[in-house]
Amino acid sequence: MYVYQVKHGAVRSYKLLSDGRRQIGAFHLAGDIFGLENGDKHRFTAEAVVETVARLIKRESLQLAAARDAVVSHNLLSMITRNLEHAEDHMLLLGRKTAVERVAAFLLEMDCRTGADKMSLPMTRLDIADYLGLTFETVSRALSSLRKAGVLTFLDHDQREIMLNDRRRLADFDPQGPAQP
Amino acid sequence: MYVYQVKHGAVRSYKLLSDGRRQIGAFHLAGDIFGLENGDKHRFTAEAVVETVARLIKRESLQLAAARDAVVSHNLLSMITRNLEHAEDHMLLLGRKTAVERVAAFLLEMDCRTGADKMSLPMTRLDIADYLGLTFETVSRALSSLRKAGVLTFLDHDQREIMLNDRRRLADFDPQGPAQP
DNA sequence: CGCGGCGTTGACGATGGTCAATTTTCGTGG
DNA sequence: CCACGAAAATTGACCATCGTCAACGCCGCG
Repeated sequence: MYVYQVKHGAVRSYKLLSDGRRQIGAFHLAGDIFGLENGDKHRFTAEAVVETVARLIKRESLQLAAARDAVVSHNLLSMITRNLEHAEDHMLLLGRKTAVERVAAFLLEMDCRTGADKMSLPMTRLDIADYLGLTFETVSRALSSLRKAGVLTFLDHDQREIMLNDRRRLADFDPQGPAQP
Repeated sequence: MYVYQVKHGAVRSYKLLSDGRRQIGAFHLAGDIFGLENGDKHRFTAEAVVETVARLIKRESLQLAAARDAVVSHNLLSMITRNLEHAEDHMLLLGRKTAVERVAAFLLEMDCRTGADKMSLPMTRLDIADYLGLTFETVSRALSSLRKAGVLTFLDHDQREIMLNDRRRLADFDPQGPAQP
């Protein structure tokens, strides 16, 4: 019914299997718009990960605007396309990357989206695990091994604040796709 | 530059990692339109899996038509949305399902898309594996175990022609997502 | 014929999952 | 403010699923 824009905080959207296994499709951070992806039926469940403020937009009014204004309609299309791109990249990660590669890719993604070297990850290890198709123990171990390798540091007393020491070396852990042939 | 519609045959579109690991994002069968997903740069490589005939559409002319005709533009949006839905479901499969569950889900998807009980899979075991995030050996073993369980039968020595004996029982191997809470 | 591609199957091993113990953090209420 | 309990995170030991490596069969094609 609505489309949302995160003002601040973080939101996860996910799917469940009947026995409770969860796959988080995306995290939505400050500025992100979500809820867009739906046709009519909602296909994802969205929950706040931390205290979050979001702006509400009536889907209906958006569709009206899109119907009349080609620019709005174009922006809508390009936002959905971005979602699709993200999903495509994430399929590659889920289908073909190892645990450390996934965690490295995740850190690079978050780093890229938040801007600063010092990141504060709003989500728990379990959330990260369900995003990456791993268990939280494996995520924890991967982070520890990256810390031991010296590419990142946990900042005082809060293992959610992470400092990237060497982005280049971190990127070496994540084999990005080459130019497609 | 172009958008394609498969007349008959089958196409795979995939991404690669630098060391050659491959993730197939989708198979395009007769009737399917693909190449749509792109912004400007192509993000997937597409190859025919078997002898294939496809229709070409100039992207430019499609965009022109979409800009002037709201119906075309709407159809375009809903096709991309379908792609996105598929990618979302596939993330759940890749992140959270076991080998047999993946293969069962794949068979159900193909069955659903081709219509008949008797399916002929145009792609090799390796293609299936790269679609499901597995190895071809694991795919082969999963198929064998489903055959031993009696839910399917190989119809030819080629093992590409498959007969589904019991769709219900096959579906039991694939834990679909419940109504999202 | 023999060779190469595809598929199946077995033996073995590694990556990541499971289970459990421990520590730190944090929220709540005395 | 401190104490307590719950939640989050780390770490270790063990194990299962799936990947790796290898052998083999079956066809099609030169």
